[in-house]
Amino acid sequence: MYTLDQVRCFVAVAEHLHFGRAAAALSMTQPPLSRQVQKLERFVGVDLLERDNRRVVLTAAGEAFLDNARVLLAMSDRAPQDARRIASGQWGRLSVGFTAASGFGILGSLVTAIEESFPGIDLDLHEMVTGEQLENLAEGRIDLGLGRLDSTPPSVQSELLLAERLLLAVPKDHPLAHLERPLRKDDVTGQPLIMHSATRATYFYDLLVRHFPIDHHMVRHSLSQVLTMINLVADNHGLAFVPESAALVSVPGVRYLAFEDLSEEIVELKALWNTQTKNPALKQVVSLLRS
Amino acid sequence: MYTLDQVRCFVAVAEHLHFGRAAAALSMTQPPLSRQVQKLERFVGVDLLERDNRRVVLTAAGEAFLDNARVLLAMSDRAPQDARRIASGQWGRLSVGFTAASGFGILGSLVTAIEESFPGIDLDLHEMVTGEQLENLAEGRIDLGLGRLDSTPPSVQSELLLAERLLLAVPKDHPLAHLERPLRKDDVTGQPLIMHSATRATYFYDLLVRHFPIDHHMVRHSLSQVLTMINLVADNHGLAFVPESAALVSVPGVRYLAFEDLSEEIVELKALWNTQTKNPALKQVVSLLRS
DNA sequence: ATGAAATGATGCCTGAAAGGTATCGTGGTC
DNA sequence: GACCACGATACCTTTCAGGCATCATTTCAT
Repeated sequence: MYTLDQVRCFVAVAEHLHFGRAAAALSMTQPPLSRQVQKLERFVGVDLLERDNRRVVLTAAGEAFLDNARVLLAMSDRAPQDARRIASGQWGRLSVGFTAASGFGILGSLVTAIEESFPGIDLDLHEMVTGEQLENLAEGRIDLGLGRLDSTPPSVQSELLLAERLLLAVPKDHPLAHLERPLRKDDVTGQPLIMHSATRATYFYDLLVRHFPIDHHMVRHSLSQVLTMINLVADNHGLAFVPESAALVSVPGVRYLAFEDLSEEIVELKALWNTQTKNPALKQVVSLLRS
Repeated sequence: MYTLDQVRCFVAVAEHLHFGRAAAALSMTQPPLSRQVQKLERFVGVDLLERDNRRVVLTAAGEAFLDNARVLLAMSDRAPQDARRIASGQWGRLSVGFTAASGFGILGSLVTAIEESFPGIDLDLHEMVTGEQLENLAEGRIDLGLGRLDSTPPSVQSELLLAERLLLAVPKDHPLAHLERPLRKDDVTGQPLIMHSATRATYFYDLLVRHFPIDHHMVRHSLSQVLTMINLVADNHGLAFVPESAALVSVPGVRYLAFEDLSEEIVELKALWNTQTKNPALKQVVSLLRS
């Protein structure tokens, strides 16, 4: 078998058509260069160069070999570079799971930030609820999640990305949309609600029952997708609690109201990732998120 | 710098995910295999494999390197093979110069024969008169000529490909087309002729003046392309001498007549090549032509 | 819990091969 | 005809690849 060094020797000679100068270009002396080329030719079984004592020319086989040799050397340069870039996280693929709600606000700017900082990282975006994100993180199908949850399992690390207020989406003809005074928590008492699912949107469900006196009789629908909820509000099926960023979606017939007595930014969006993930791109992205 | 052997070692380990079995597959023992992989990793500057004492897995960088490594190895196999094939003449490019007249008959079957016998040889076909073929052979712009000439220069070797009769092309309304008896050489005496050029179609010109009593007053046109001559015959501008193979071209209004007293196959078509040409494909094609 | 097995890494030795210096052989040049 | 240019060869030294023996660590069975 032959070596890449032999190929480099041959290419140098083929380019200079002169052993002495090629040797100088390779920072070596002429005799070992001659031998390396001979050895390569012996392996190939064919003369690649025709040496006259006066001049060196490529044979037809040599021309063909030179073409392949150049590609070979280019690739032999590229392979370690690619590996280094991927190991450093400059290159790679990052699978991101995000909730539909996070898609309204932060997802776009996050994607932009990642693409600007790490143009070598390809993003795979998958919309899924937080519970699915945790499953997929555990099984390594996604590297990063953007979701809402209070406490993370031990295998998952998180970083608070965004905290926002909770708003109430009301149909524009609803009496609450025309109050003379600021809205208060207990105004929703007895109103028909389009609630978050207790199983599929646990975070919102828990958050709401913690802050509001919600009675099961008030719940008209139980959903997990914020956008669907807003559409139902527009069709006058009830009121819905939505994070502030969802208010960016203007749907005709829907108004978003803040609570006077709940101005804290209590709805959190976290970045989630598996502590054991080896994906080097994740490290880069996480350090970006932290800044 | 790293070697192809190191790459082979890495690929084997990456495929087996087991140093011992990979070593066996490479017909070597495990310790040097470990060291080769270590050396490769040291050059790349990045861990390609993650070795636990229990199992071996690829890192993200290792996966990327593996992809490139496979291409690298495939190319390292291919380069010498290509060179060998080209040196043996199985592969290559052959520039062929041919006269328009040879194109009527033998060129098609020749091209077919070459393509069947040597599917790796690409043919470049260039139409040119014999004189141009000799020039281009001398300067290496074509490797093979198909032309008509009596004596070859010393640097050119030739092989007789085809000998054929000389026919007379006549307009179908011409008296000679309706003779009760076979045509004889002296029937053309005094007829208007469309002659071959004395300078650009020397071979035909010399051949004709050797066999026929041709007077300059009879010459109406002086050309080098047989097809043009036949078209002029069709338009009743005179008679033309053409090789038998040109009769394969049926032009309305033209009939081809043989001479009773000139039945020898005196029009020759030769393959011509430069004795110094190094193109290995030529050797193969010449040996094909000889059989 | 403890010993056996599995597996990759290390230490050491030998032989092959790479690179260097000096020199040869052969054409072309003045 | 002496000289020069240039690739090939001879010989030496050093580097490195491969093999054997062994170590260290982890898992599994008893």
